[in-house]
This record gives sequence, C-alpha cells and structure tokens, in this order.
Amino acid sequence: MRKDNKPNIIQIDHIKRTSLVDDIVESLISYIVEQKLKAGDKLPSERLLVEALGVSRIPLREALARLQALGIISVSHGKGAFVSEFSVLNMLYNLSPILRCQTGVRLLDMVETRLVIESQVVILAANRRSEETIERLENDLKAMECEIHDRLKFIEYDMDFHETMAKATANPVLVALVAMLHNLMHLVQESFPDSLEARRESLEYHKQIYHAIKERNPELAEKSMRSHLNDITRRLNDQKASTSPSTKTLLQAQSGLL
Amino acid sequence: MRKDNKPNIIQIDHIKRTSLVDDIVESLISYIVEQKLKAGDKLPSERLLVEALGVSRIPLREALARLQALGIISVSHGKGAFVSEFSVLNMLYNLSPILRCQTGVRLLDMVETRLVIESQVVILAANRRSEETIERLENDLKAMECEIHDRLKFIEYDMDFHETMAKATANPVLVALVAMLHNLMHLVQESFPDSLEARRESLEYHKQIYHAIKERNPELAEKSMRSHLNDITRRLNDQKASTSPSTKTLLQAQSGLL
DNA sequence: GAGTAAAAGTGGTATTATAAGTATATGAGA
DNA sequence: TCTCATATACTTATAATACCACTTTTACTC
Repeated sequence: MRKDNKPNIIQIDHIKRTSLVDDIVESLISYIVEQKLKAGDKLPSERLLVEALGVSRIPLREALARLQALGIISVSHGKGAFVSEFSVLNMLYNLSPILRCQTGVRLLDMVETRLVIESQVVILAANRRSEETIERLENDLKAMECEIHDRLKFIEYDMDFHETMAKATANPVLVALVAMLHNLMHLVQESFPDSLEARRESLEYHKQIYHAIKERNPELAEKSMRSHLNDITRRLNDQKASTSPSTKTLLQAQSGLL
Repeated sequence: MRKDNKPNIIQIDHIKRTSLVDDIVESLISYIVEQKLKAGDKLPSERLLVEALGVSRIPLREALARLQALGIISVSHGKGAFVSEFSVLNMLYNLSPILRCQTGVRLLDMVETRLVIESQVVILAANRRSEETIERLENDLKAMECEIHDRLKFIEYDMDFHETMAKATANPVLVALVAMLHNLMHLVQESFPDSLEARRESLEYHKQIYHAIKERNPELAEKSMRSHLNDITRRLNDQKASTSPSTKTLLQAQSGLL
C-alpha cells in the first residue's frame, strides 16, 4: 500500500518471489533437455524428484500437471512419468480446451473453417495419395456402410475418413489441424448427421470423394468435398431455423452434453 | 500380461478409471463456459471449489495448474484465480516449453498450411471486406513501404496485413488459426524475407492482393496469395539447398534464438 | 517350471497445518 | 468527519504425513 502514495526511502527492488512451481517446471525441462531424454524415456519417480529438488510433493505434482497439460510428458498410474512423443497433433489436441473456452465460436464458423482447410486437403491428398491411403479410405467407407444405423460409430468412421485424407497430404500440421477441428466438433455432435437419411447422403458424398482421390482427380475431389461440407452447413442452418432463432454457439451447443 | 496370451474367461470390460484431475478440468471448463465468465472474471476460491466438487485440494490444484499451463486462467497469490484474456500471444507463450523440448515440425509444412488456409481466406476476405478492412490494409502497405529497411518492423506489418485479411472473413476460428501459424513462424524468422530485394518483392505481392480484395475479385486475390506463398516456399528451398542438406526443423531453427 | 501370492515401487488422493500475500473492516487520532 | 495504520479475514502457496490404487518384480509353493 505504501508504494502508491509514499515513495519508499529505501530504494530496493521487491524481491521477485518467483513461483516455486515455475521453478520446478524450469528444472524439469532443463533436466529433460540436458539428459537428452527422448520420447518414451522415463522421468525419475516423484519421490526421487522431491528429494533431488528439495520441495514437497504438492508443487512438484503441480509442475508435472503443467507439463502434462502441455503434452510434454504423460503420467500413468503405477508406472511413472514418461516423455511424450512430440506431434503437432498432440500439441493441438492439448490446446483444444483453450478454444472451448473461447466463447462466441459459432458452429458455422467451425464448418466454414473445415471447408477452407479440407477443400484444399483433398486436392493435396488426390495428388499425393498412396495405395495405403486408398485401402484405409475403402475400409472406412465399408465400415460406415455397415454401421449406418449406429450413429456414434458412423461418426467415428466418418472422422477417420477425413483424417486419413489429411494424413495422405504428408503434412503433419494439416493432420493436426483437421484432427483438432474434428475433435472440437465431436463435442457438438449435432453437427453430424442425426438421421438415417442424412447419413446415407453423407455416405454418398464420401464415396464421391473417395473415387476422386483414387483417380487422382483433384478438381473433382475438391468439388465433392465442398458439396459435402456445404451440405452440413445447410443442415445446420435448417436446424437453427427450426429450433432457435438465435445463432447457435459452441458454448450453447455443448452445454447440453456436459 | 495375462490378457495377451490367455483369453479371459470372464468377459467383463475393464472399468474405465478416468482421472480425477481430468474430470475436475472438465468441470472447471464447463463452469467457465456455462457461467459465461469473461476475461478478468474471478473463479470461486479453492476452498469453495473443493467443497462444491467434493475433492481434496491436491487434485483441484493440479487441475488449476493445468488450466494455468494452457493460459486459460492465471492465479495470483492472495487474490484468486482469474480467467485470462485469450490471445494467441499468450497461447504461444505457454507453448514455448513444448517447442523447447521437442522437434519435428518442418518449416515447409507450415508454409504449405498457410497456403492452404490463406488462399481460401483471401477469397472470403474479397467477398466480405468492409471499408475498414481496406483502410487497415492500406495502412499496413504504407507502413511496410516506410519500414522496408527495418526487417523486424516490416515483418510486423506483414503479419498485420495477413491478420487483417483473416479478420475480414468475420470467422474467429480462421483469425485464430492464421495468427497462430504466423506466430509460430515468427519464432523462425528465417522464413521471412531477409534481404531488401526480397522485401520489395513481398511488398509487390501484397499490393496485388490488396487491389484484388479492394476490387472484390476473389480469383485474382487467390492467385496473388498463392504466388506470394509459393515465392516464400521457393526462397526456403533455395536457403535449404545453400546452407544445410538436411531438412530444417522448427527446433533447429529456433535453437539459436532461445 | 508354472502359477500364485507377497512385496516393493509407483502415482493418486485425502487430511491437516502453516506461511504468505491481499483486501477489508476497525478503530484511534486528528 | 476524515485519515491512516493496524487488525482481521479472506485468499493462495507450501509442507508433512498417511493411506489408497495400480504395476512390476520377487519369492514362494506346488
């Protein structure tokens, strides 16, 4: 309270009380870097770390929790803490809570973003696809056909189809972005087909996309993908018009699920 | 060890033991979202949360630590926990520990991703631009022209130009993605023009894009943007060929910076 | 030697206590 | 009444200890 109105005679900077947890995080990162720990390597046990760092378990565990939140390590009960494999996918996956807190993200914005990204992804996929890509897409199509009555399983294979295409681009950043967007939309399942008829239509679009990629036809692939996602947009708009006049946000949509 | 070689007679699925900390994180996020907490709003005190959730302080604090690591909240001693303002800068600040530890993202993948996203962003921007967009783009262009000898400032206005276009789409998800990619690339400044001549060329591309958006010409805008980013790709390839035969990763590139 | 049980080591959670920072209320002095 | 310092009641930060639950290893029994 003094420092505002009463200039302190003694000119000493306040002692920077850096958080103990911050320091521990720093130490752990330094440890990982200096010991050249690679993905899968095990960190010392909590007890050893506590002893080595001279702190109690609580701040240590908070530091570990932070590293875990960032996807740097993964901790499993009874085994220990291990350095995670780095993948952009992991990184963005861990970031998705941030986007969830972003209020005002509308579902339509998400779909539009998918349209932006995936319409280009299919082009790359059509050009770069391998035989393995084709096989996986085929499997997904068959599975979707089989599980067309099971909405959740259908959604699962639907997403796998899209992510397989992303992988075909051989660009890990794109893979991560697509996975992240799907992950977010999965929270809001109403963006997926909820009627048998809608799933049948969706399946048709996927078949078109599949054939275009198989024939290495980027233009057709893009066109089909755009149709597919525009179809989703249309359904969302219909839904919105019929249920609530206000724009549906991610927030509102997911509140019913949690 | 048993379940591999010895089929279990008793066919019961394993009990899914979800982590308590995970659940708390979920609850807290839901709370933030449902209560519509905005940046700066205060969360209930730990004591209240402990009571409300029926858990002890340790897992609660670990959950808070995770949210803190993600930049969703910030906790200050004696005051409480507050919802952070969402900013990509903030987000990336929190990401830097990851990048310090890990390796593997190629610069070319990042540029390709920009190409995928921004080639479509300009189309949307050309269709949806307002007069304000045009003004801001103009300002950025002027500033780039003025600061063409100051590499860092040039980069700053360069990024602002691109982010202004993203904002013109009126899609916050796209804005966030573009900003994120730019900030990641900013860590690796070699992806930006490092010679006066390169900056001049870059400026020309930006002028083309600007005019296309002003004239609401999506096709031309896309074409110019593709040329611009392909140019960056070409420069990166030249650089790679002349400096190191191996593919440059984000880690290697930034190691000199940190 | 195979199978099982005990033990040791790991992270997970709870309880309690105390330190330390911050805001608010209180009350004495002007 | 106003000012201001102190006291008090919050808050988070850290610690110590104990116990639970999961996993792996060891050792024992048959």
